[in-house]
Amino acid sequence: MKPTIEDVAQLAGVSRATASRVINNVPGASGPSRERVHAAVAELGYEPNETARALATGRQRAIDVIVVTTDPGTGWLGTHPYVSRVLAGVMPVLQGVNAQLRLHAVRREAAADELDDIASSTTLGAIFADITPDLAAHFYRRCRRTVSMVRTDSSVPGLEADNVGGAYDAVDRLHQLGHRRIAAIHGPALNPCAIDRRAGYLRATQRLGLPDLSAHGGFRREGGHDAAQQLLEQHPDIDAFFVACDLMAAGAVQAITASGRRVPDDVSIIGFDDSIAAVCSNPPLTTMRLPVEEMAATAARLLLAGGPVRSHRQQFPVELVVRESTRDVGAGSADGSR
Amino acid sequence: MKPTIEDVAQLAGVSRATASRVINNVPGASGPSRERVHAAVAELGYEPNETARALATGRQRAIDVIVVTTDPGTGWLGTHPYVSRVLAGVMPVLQGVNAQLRLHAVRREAAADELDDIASSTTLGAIFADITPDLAAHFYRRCRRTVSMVRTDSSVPGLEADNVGGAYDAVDRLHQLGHRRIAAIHGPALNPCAIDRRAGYLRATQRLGLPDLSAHGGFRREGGHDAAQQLLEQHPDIDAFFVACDLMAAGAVQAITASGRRVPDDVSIIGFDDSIAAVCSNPPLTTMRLPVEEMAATAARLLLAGGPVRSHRQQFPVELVVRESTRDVGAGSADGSR
DNA sequence: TTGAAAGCGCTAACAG
DNA sequence: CTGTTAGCGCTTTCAA
Repeated sequence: MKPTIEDVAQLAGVSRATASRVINNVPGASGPSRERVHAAVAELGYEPNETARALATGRQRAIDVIVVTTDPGTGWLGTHPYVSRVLAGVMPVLQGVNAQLRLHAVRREAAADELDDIASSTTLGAIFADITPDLAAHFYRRCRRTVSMVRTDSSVPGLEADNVGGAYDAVDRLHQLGHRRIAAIHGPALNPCAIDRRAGYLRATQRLGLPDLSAHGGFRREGGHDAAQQLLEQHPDIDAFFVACDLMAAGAVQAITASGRRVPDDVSIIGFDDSIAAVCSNPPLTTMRLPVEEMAATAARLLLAGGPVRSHRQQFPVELVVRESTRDVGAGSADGSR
Repeated sequence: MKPTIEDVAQLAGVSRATASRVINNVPGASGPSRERVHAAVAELGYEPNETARALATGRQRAIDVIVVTTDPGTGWLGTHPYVSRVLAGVMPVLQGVNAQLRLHAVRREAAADELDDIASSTTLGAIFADITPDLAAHFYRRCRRTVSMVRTDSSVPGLEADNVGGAYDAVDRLHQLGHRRIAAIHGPALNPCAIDRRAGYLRATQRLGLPDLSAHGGFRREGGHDAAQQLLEQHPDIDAFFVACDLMAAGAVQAITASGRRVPDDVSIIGFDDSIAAVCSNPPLTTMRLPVEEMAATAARLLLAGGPVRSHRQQFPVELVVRESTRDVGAGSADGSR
């Protein structure tokens, strides 16, 4: 049916070996041969069989994107914009380089086994979209072509966003705008990103002499809603929120509005991520942009380059994106007021 | 390194063929042999090499999820919740059945070629998350293990949501709530889903004797925002919106709010999809639920079952989810008012 | 520079 | 029921 390399070789009047050499563009075949093979390839419309190639080389041209789902099922995947963004970041760099993207949603309970399976199916490498440090280290021990997009054990190559700095900046900005009762809604207690953003908030409040008004959400809209509601009841004088993810922030806005307060007139709010949720909220959220697509694209390029990722570490900046959920209440300059 | 089937066979004292039979659970090996092989597998921790298996059988245990990106780049992917939902639907049915999920974002410009590549890498089958009828038919001609999640040429097996009915019901509901100036924001003119939802709106307005107040968005938040703004300027007396997707609806809510109107007090709005965008909006959106996860899971199961999908067609209902963006302005019963 | 030949690990006829 | 024997399509030593 489909032409094989044998067909190409025959048509070109060379051996399979030579055909293979020119097709893979490796030295050891030359001038006339190359031309003839190329001609044959074109004439036959030959496409190498990737499976056979993978069997022979022991390596599949695919990148594994791994997300460990802590929730039961994979509900997380369908609702949180984060995963889409890493896919959107990886996808374009795979265009035209003949590589595929495999997605793995690994259940927390069976994570070790499932990760072993993935590690043993040698590919171009794996990108951890979300994972715990222990699992990342576990995987890395079996497969060195790995890049994590969240903070992990220092042994694992990683691209990290400046979560601490971003959170600090958010609070600092809120402070500059004149807010003094700045509450925070943090993410899951064990999530590395959540931990870092919380650390940033804490550092900022301490340095600025602000009270610590914290609650936990869980990186879900409902969590943000409930936490905001509760904080507002306990501390009715809150005048601003720092929320560790836009999804939660969207929920928080709803709770704030429902409490009879207006955003940003009565309370300002800064989210984190700059995901689609930020822009779907009403008003659109001022937020700290996590460059997920850029990070994912970088990770993919790293793996594509081949070779074990020599303990690569890179930090990505987290920057403020001003929209309409913040307002200057002090004497200073205007900022995204409506 | 890793044990092969040969190792298993040797340890079990049988031939490779027999080992293969019991491992693949096919008849033609029996009693004692089976036990010995199973024991050997367990002792060695043997895992079949999927690549070798794929080469031998000519079929990879993977499901291809294909989305044709009409936009330049793959920006769509990162912002629209739809793709996440189909992934979230497919993923769980692949758990424990030793199958992988490959994601393909095919650029419209090079679609035919890229689709040919995918079709020729024989897998368990392909799911069209989003595609145009012509491309679907093109692909189907080369690979019959295919299911589309959007309306296509009638030759291609498909799972379709009742977009027409859903849109009709949305308008009808708005009408029941007492609204008489019901505007619509439609999706891309060439998108099958958008076309159907538009048809449903048109049918409803005609049957109910309502004016046609339509604008087009593009299934993006910005599109919804701009269209709503424009409609409101042209027809200041609009009292309700039917918006063909939640993302656009979120944008519309922002525009409505910005125009000084309140949702739902001054204008009601019903979205479409029931995606994360509906619930991130403020107020949360009443919407027509598209059962994307269920559809995707069904598609995956169909492909997993093997064999060419014999012109399977199935329609999924689209149902109203009441939240807080609609309000009864007539004498009737209450509905999601705040 | 080239070709012959030996696999990669597994499945599937076919013959016993 | 079982083992032998060919491949699947490609890469890659190893000689020539």
